[in-house]
Amino acid sequence: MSVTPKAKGRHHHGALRDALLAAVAEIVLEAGPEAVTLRECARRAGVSHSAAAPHFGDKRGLLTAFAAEGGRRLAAAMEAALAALPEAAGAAERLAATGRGYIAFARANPAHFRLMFRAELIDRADPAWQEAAGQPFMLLSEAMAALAPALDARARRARLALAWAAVHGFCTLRAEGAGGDLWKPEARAAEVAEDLIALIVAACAAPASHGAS
Amino acid sequence: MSVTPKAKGRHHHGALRDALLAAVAEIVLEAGPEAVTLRECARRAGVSHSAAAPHFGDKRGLLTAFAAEGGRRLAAAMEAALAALPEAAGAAERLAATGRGYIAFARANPAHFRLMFRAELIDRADPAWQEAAGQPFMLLSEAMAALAPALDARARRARLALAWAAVHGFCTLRAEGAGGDLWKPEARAAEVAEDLIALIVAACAAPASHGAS
DNA sequence: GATCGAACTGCCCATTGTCAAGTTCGACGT
DNA sequence: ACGTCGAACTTGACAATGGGCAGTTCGATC
Repeated sequence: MSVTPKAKGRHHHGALRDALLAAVAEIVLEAGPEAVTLRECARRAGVSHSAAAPHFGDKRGLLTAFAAEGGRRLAAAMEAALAALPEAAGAAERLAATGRGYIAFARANPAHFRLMFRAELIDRADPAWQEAAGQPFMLLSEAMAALAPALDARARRARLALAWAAVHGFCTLRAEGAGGDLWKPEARAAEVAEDLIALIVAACAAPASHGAS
Repeated sequence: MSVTPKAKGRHHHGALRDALLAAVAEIVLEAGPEAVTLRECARRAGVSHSAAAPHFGDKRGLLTAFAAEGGRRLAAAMEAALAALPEAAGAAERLAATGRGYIAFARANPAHFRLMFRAELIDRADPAWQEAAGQPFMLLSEAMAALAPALDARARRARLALAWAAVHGFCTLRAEGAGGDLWKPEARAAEVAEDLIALIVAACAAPASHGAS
């Protein structure tokens, strides 16, 4: 499935890297990120237990690569949502699009999403991960700057925090199964997501009002 | 350390339950929730490796009890923030207080906070956990209902989602070490938290504006 | 003094990560 | 076409760790 069209003999099956990453996703979905083991991944990929070493080094390397892939997909989802906008879309629409892309990514790649933010499992010194992990925030930051260019640093930080935290929190609660009946039927979840984004964008576009107690 | 001053003989040291829960908190802080093991907890509590069984049954029972304790503390923090308000506090102030309590809890009990939302580690069928986990949401829900009583069901869901997700996401990102420089110095984090809450309350108090694209 | 729960010791079994060889395959130079 | 080389993969083993289960011992309470 989705193996790059290369070899498929007993050895060198060519897509082991992708197969192992796919196995990680499976396991995360079934039993959570802490249940991922090198051996189980190898088992699901149909290879022997230490076949991952040439590709990822050790376990942390595998998880880090998986997280980096997640970062790339997240950025791609956000960019896709932006690209799907009409040319004339305003800054508010663009900020909303980043949020929709974020939510779409989390829904389409729950395993990546859940693993990406597990600090203990990832080697943050990995350059590939650092680059992948930095992109999404930059996209959000740019969209925000376009929407509210006149804000001072403090107000901008507050709005970045609101937009990011709200969307991220929504995805997290949903992925982790919390949230009770708030977004129980799937259709309702989409509705809530849309309204949530509208509220965020409206709040971010509003003029600064310090001390709005 | 921090054992309630009771017995200290070889057996029945009287506060084993609390000592084990404290050990869980320590381990979570040092190495993350997945590093918690029954044996290590027992080690830190100064008891033998299977001393936890009479109190918690198995590992899942220990983690579930820990999560339930977290739920209780979270509700207590929110209630404390509400109680600290002046009598004349309005609905907006009360909603803000629940958010402050939530954030204060996450900051004061990072270990509990990180473990509470790890679905795979917890036995959701446990009645004690169910009760403890339900309280915080009820407090938020009440505060929201008082602030915006005239909203229809959909608009109320959106605002609940915004308030909860934003505060929760903020705490999550902070606890997990994400967020780059947004809330790097501690003083700045408090500033961002305060502004964030102000934005949330303002957005929740605003009149419904469907389709605010 | 008997009883019951709490806690201890010892043990078994399963699992895992990692290393150290072998083995096979594809590629490359001649 | 053929030999060689290196990387991908395999098998096997090792040490560590962890969870859980007896059976036992201790201490308090009745």
